[in-house]
Amino acid sequence: MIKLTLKDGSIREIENAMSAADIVKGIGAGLYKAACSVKINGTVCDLRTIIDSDCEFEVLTFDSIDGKKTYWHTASHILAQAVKRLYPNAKLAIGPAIDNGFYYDFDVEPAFTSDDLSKIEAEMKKITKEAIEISQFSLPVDEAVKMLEDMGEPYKVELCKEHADKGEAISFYKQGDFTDLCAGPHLMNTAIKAFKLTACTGAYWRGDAKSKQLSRIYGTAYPKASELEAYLAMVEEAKKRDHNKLGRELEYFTTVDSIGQGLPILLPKGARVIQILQRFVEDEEQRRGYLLTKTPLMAKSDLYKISGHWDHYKDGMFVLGNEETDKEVFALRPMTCPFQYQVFLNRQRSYRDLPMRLGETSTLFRNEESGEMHGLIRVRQFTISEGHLILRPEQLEEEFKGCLELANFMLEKVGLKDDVSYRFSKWDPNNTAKYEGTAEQWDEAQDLMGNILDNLGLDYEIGIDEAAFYGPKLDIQIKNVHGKEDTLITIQIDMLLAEKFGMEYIDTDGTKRKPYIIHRTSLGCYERTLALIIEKFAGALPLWLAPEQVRILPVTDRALDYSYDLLKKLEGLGLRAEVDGRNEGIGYKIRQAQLEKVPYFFIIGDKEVAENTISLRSRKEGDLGAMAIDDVMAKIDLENKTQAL
RNA sequence: GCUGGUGUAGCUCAGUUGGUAGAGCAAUUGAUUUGUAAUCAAUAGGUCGUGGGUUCAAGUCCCUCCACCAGCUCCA
Repeated sequence: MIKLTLKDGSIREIENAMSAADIVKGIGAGLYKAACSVKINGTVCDLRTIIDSDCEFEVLTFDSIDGKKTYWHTASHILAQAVKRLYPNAKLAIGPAIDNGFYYDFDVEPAFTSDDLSKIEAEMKKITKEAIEISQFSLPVDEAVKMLEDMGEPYKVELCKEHADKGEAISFYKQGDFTDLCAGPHLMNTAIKAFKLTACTGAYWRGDAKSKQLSRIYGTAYPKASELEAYLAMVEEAKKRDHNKLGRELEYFTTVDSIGQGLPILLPKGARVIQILQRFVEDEEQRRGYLLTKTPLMAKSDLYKISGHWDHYKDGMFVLGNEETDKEVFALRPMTCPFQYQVFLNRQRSYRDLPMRLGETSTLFRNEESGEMHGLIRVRQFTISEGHLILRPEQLEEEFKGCLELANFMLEKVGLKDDVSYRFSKWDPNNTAKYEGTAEQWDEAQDLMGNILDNLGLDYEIGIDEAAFYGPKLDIQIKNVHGKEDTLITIQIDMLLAEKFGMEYIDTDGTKRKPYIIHRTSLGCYERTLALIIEKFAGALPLWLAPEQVRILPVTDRALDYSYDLLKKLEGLGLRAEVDGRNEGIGYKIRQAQLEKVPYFFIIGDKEVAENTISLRSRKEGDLGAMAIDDVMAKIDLENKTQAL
């Protein structure tokens, strides 16, 4: 008797070893139809898996993440099969399931264009209609390599050889005329119901820019056509929130060809929001014991040679002058660290000076590659809420927690807290050329950070080879409307630069000691944060952040004076307001204010003037009716102050 | 930087097989003084991203560069 513990805790018993597929069939025909794969003792497996001992047994349908991935993985094989049928010379690289579908990379000349996609889709359609049975088999490494060589798949041979060390048999999946090196799991056949190829782009083999660039096709698939349509509609809907579109339409920023890539112009509305955020950050940091600094935007190459930027970051810097011919060469700063350290170095420091928390609203310049720029999210000049904490070693943990607490406080305030994830970014011991310092120093810093994160019980992912060149990072990640992830906030531990700059303090016993340093930002860089706030709220920023908080709309000229009196009252409360005194119909003015996403409008006609009231309208709730002036002012003032506190 | 795509009025877009540019909204002017998402009319606005080439003739075909979009790499 074999005992299966199902997800609901119930036990199911089977006489003999049998396939997961047969077990699922036994549970129910409907469930079998919906099943994509199974989870056995926590591991996602194929429905083909033979169950021969007691285990925890969970059926994965498309409703689960792992079920979706199985479905999409099979869809990627169907894509590859269609491509091999239409373009026999195309070489296969890899084709995994991803968060929202799947892709497959091919080495093919010329690269696929969008025109090819419809042809490939048509071929895929045939394959799904055929509902070809999928089977799995394994071969010893040498036989597998031989077969892949005979198939003319050099990328697969390379992948296969890597598995040789593990001494395991190599797994393949076969569907009709198509066989692929693959660990699975897969569906039982190719009957994918609804799918669409969404894009074709370039992607480097093994993610290495020095390797050959392959042609990648992205797609997605669903068991029902209606689900696919809903997904595609959702993607279209998300694009409407795109800050790069909305931010330009709502006049937060613009770009100008003659100024250059990655150098956006912040228009009055965008500049205002950033000013609000900056003041908020600077005030909050002051409350938390930060000292404000203002350091130069450029320095001689000498400084960067000490810090290591010259060796590790020069390609990313704007260098002014020529090292060969000029006596002095300057560079715009890509980071604040070596500048702000000079504040500490200004005089001899005692343990009494620590922790020294330095904050700066810091403008940085990074010469990003031309294809990397994106709206306000990735630019060449940006202003960051920068800061460095110089610490006695025993202060590290508490101060690190303080930095994280501050970052989370900021995210909560601007409404992005629920959208972030945490990543512990470590160095790669196999890629030491990229980093400063010794393995011992890295292990020490990473152990310290790892312990702090674990003590906090923080739920984080680990990113190998994602560290800064001088130390490990806790990155707070966020996704934009396209699902692309960027770092919003980072907190880093650095023990290397302190040494390079000879930073020391006199300890209680009179000896010199090396401080620990935390690099951190409280709200990231303002351009990027603004972009994500715009996307989060689809341009309808919360009252305290709205560049224009109230618009006063006189119905006729007779209400103009009264309107300007109200404007003064609002300004007296520190609120940002405007009067739309144009000779236009009230409907037109309301429509415009609504489209510009102003939080509140006052509609002021003869009635309000006569009765000393305000007809209040909110962008969210519409007409709120006439109210006493003081009540309206108090309501808006309270909402503004509550949000900004 | 690489792969694919895009570039026509301030914005959103038309523009047939190459035959010297068009609409709506916005803008300006005039009229209208209007009650909760678009008042009416008139006017003006474009070396069709840039530079070159092919052609009797280029928005349309070819090349260069620039910018924008998605992805890769990179990154706050």
